Amino acid sequence: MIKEIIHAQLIECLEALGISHEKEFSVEIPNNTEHGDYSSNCAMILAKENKTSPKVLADKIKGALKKNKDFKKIEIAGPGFINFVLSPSFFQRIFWEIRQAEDSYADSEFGANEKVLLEFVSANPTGPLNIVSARAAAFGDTLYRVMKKVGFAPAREFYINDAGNQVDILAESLELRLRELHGDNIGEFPYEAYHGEYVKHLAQKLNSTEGVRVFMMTEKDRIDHLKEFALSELLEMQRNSLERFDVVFDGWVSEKTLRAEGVVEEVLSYLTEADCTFEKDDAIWFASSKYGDDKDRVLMKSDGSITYFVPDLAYHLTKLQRGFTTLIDIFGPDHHGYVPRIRAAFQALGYDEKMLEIIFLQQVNLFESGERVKMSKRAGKIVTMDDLIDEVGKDAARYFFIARKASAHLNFDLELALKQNNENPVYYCQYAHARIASIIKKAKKEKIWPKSFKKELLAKLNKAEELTIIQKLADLPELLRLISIHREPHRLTTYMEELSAMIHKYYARYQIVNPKSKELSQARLMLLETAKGVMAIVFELMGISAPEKM
RNA sequence: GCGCCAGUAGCUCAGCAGGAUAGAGCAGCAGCCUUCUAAGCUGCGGGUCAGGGGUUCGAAUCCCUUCUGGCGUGCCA
Repeated sequence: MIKEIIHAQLIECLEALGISHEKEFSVEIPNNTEHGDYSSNCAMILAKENKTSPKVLADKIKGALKKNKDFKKIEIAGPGFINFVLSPSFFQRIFWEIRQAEDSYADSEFGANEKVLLEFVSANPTGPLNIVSARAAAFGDTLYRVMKKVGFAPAREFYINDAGNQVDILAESLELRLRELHGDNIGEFPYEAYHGEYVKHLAQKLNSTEGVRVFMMTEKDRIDHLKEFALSELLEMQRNSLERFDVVFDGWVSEKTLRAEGVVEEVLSYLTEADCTFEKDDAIWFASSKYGDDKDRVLMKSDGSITYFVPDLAYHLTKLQRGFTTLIDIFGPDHHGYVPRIRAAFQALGYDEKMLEIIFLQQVNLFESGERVKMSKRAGKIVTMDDLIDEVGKDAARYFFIARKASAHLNFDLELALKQNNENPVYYCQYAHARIASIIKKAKKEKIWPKSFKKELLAKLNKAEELTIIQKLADLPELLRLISIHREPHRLTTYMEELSAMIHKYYARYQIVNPKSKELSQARLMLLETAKGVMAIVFELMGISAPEKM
């Protein structure tokens, strides 16, 4: 918000001086504090179009802005930067605005209520959620929360792949385990089947409620029954894990239901009408290579069954039909070969493929004692999302997953992560919040806490540390806008760590509650209370608790 | 082979929407609790931003190229 104010003042000044400003220039917070609180490159950017040198231009601007009381000092430095040191009163004014906004601080209409559909996790319902899904859950949900905060109309959806091959295999695996329970010799458990312990648990559960009745059904009925049982159990399990992670979906869309509604036939007919399908080797193909894919793709296999692609495409079309104008899919890294065919289909059917945006979360590599752990759902070797929550807790897990940008591979050393306690940055941030809470408690006990904070106290906030904190607080609205545009929730953690560091330093350096100087104490309490509120806002966006004590 | 992603401090990673002297946490070393929580603070050491070229006032950031690693390249999902 401060950047915009300075930017606007620069524009106003340029116009008053009759300086052309076609090219975009920026106002930034410099890395080096010696370069002021804010800095603009406008003189360097605009020098060429005004046929003058950056220094001359900067000098003019400086002269014109000199009278402005918001700027304590204006300097020209380096190749033509204009550096601003802001006056405390300016920071104080901004701070008061932040304070007045309370919980709604950083809310905006930036997203203009655009309907955005975020699809994530969408794991096969054939086992417990693993840590890759956990990463997707944390990422997607945090992005959702930020987008909502800045005025988009986002929704979260989970697509359930409850039809097709994998589910058949699941049902077969369950049947084998059930036979095993009854003492049948099933021989070696098939390689393709699901080896996880949870399948045994499912068998036990089914056995205890239904016993041999299952085997009295016809083969077809039995498989259907097992399928349904396993799916509903596993889906419930996944839903529970996500809930423990504070991730709630607005919609769960079932592939099976979509198929039953006839969308498969619909999509096939659309594609046929668009004249981009053909028959070959007894299969029906989509000529996706005409639209930029490497090769053509099968829609209907030679055995008459449908590939994964068709209902998934149908699902994407329903998103559009429901009025979403931006579709964000958050995928694992092993799906990037899949994207060109979806884009191709969008083109073939005449939809704007720009509406479809795919974010790839890179893989999570598990290490144990320095060695890579290869995870496989089939082989039953997985570290589940629940394991993770049990061991490190929801807060640390969520923090850990959003702390890295999507495109970065995530190396996760189990032993290190499980040991992580006070070494984890999440505690550093939460501790800063808890410390403020503790100070406030003390102030109330010492009867220093006022009924309401008077605006006159603002003038006492003039220490460098205090102004830096205000500056950081003022940064949040812009940060959230950037996060929402670039889909980069990881920047929340950087922000939190920086703000927390400022709080800890301030705490270490100054005594906040001091009965001997009540007004100064109150001014500082006012600052910290507001900072605490802003921290709570950010924690909420991250889905992490803001503890009052630790 | 082709495609996608990555390569920044001993480790895990920010910075990539060109800006000034490249940052944080952890690990290492040295200090700070008879004042509000030491899960904290202060200081020190640590870098050929994978290599090479280019673009310009300016490149970790943009372009080209080489190398290295991961993933993908099914009538699986």
